Amino acid sequence: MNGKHITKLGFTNTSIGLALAAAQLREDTGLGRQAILDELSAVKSQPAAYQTGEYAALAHELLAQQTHTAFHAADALRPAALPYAQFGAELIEANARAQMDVAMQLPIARAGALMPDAHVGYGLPIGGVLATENTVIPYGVGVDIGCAMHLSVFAVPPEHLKTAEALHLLQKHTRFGAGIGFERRERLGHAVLDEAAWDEQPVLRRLHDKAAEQIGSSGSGNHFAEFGAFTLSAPEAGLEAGTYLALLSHSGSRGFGAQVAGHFTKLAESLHPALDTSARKLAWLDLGSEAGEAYWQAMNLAGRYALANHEQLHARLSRALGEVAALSARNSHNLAWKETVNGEELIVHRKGATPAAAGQLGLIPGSMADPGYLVRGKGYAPALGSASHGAGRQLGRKAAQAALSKSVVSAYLRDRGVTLIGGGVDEAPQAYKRIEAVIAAQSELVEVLGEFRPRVVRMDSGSEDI
DNA sequence: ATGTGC
Repeated sequence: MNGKHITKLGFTNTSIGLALAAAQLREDTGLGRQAILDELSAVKSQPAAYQTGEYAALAHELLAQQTHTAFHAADALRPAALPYAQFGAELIEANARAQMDVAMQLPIARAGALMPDAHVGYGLPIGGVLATENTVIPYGVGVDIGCAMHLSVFAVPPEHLKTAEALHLLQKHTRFGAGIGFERRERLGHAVLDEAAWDEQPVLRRLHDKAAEQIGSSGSGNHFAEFGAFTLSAPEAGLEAGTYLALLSHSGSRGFGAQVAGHFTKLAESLHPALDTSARKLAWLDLGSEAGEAYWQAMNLAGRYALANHEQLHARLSRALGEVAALSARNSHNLAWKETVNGEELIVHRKGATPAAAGQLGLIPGSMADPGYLVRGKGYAPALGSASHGAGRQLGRKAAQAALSKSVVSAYLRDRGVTLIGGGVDEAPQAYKRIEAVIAAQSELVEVLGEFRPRVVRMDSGSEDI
C-alpha cells in the first residue's frame, strides 16, 4: 500500500496521509490490500458512516472538505454583475458604482438600483438599493439601522418663532452626540421600550437600558434637528398652500442599532468564510435560519425605535411651542422590507434610500444650509420604488476637513441666514452634492410637494464647532 | 453611524 493507491481513489491533500495511516491500522489487523482499498472507497463515498473506528480521522477530514466545498459553491460570486439602473449617473463616483457592481454579483442578488446621492459605504454603497431572495445583508441595511427623517409643519408663519427662542428650544429639548442620552429625570417612556422582543434575544436584552437612556436623542455625523420655513406648493392633507414654520429631524437607532448591526454582521461573516474578500462586508443571513430571523426581529425593533426617537423629539418641541403639527411626514431610509418586485417577493434593502412607492410621502434633506424636500413617490420600477435619501457626499469627512475651513462654512451659512449650534467642517454644505441637481436627477422617481429651508440648526459638535 | 477595535 502506498500513496499511489490512495491518490488513484481520488484522495487529495490532507486526506492522503490520513487514508494511508488508516490503511496501515487495517493492515495491522491482517486485512488484505484490495479489501482495504474497497473500505477506503466506501469511506470516501459515505464518510458520515465512518465517524468512529480506524477511519474516524479520515472521515472527519472528508466531511470538513465537503462542507467547505459546499460553502464555496453557495457563496461564489456571479461572473458578471446583474444589470441595474443608475439615476444621475454623472453625479455618482466610479468607486460607488464598483461597490454596487460587487453587490450585483452576489448569488443572492436579484435586482438593484443606484440613487443619485450614492457614495461609498461599508458593503453596499450609501444610496444603494438591493433586492435579494429570502436573505438579508446586515451591511445592506447599514450601521445606523432604521435611520429616518421626520417633518412637522405647524399652521403658523415661520416668523412666529424668533431665532433666539428656536436656539433655546433646541438646546433644551434635544441631545446630540455619540454616547449621549437623556438625564434620568428627563426621560420619557415609549411603547417600543415595552415590546416583548427585548426579552427574546440576549443581544436585545443587553441593549434595553442603553435604548431607554438614549430614546429621544439624536446622534452625531449628519444627524440634525432644525427649525425652518416650509413652503407647500399645493394643498396637501388639509393644509393650504403657503409658507409655514416647520421642524425637520434626522436621526437613527443610536447605540442600540449600531450594536445590533455589529453583532449580526460579524455573525453573517462567520457563516460565509468562503465569500470573496471584495464582498466580505456583504455577508448575508438566510431568513429561514435562526440567525436570519433574529436579525429580522432586531432590525425591525431598531427601525421602530428610531421612529420613536423622532416622535419624542417632535413631541417635546411641539409641546414647548404650544403647537400641534398640521402636517407631518416621516420615513426610514436605512432598512430592509419584504416587497414584491416584478411579481416575486424579495427582500429590498435600502441603505440611504427613501421608499418611494406610488403615493408614498418621503423627505429628502439637502445639508445644514440647503433646502430639503417633501416628495411623493411614483413607484418607479427600475428604481425599485426608491429615491435618494439626501444630497449625498461629494467630499469624504477627511477630504472635507482638508479642503474647507470654518470661515467658508460660516460665510455659506451667513449668506443663507442659517444659525447653527454645533456642526463640524466635515458636515459643511460644500461637502455635499448640490441638492437641486440630485432632485432633478430623480424626476421619474418622485414628485416634489414642498420645500423646507433651514433657519436654526442643531447638530453634534463633531471634532470642532463652526 | 457608534463612545471602540483583525
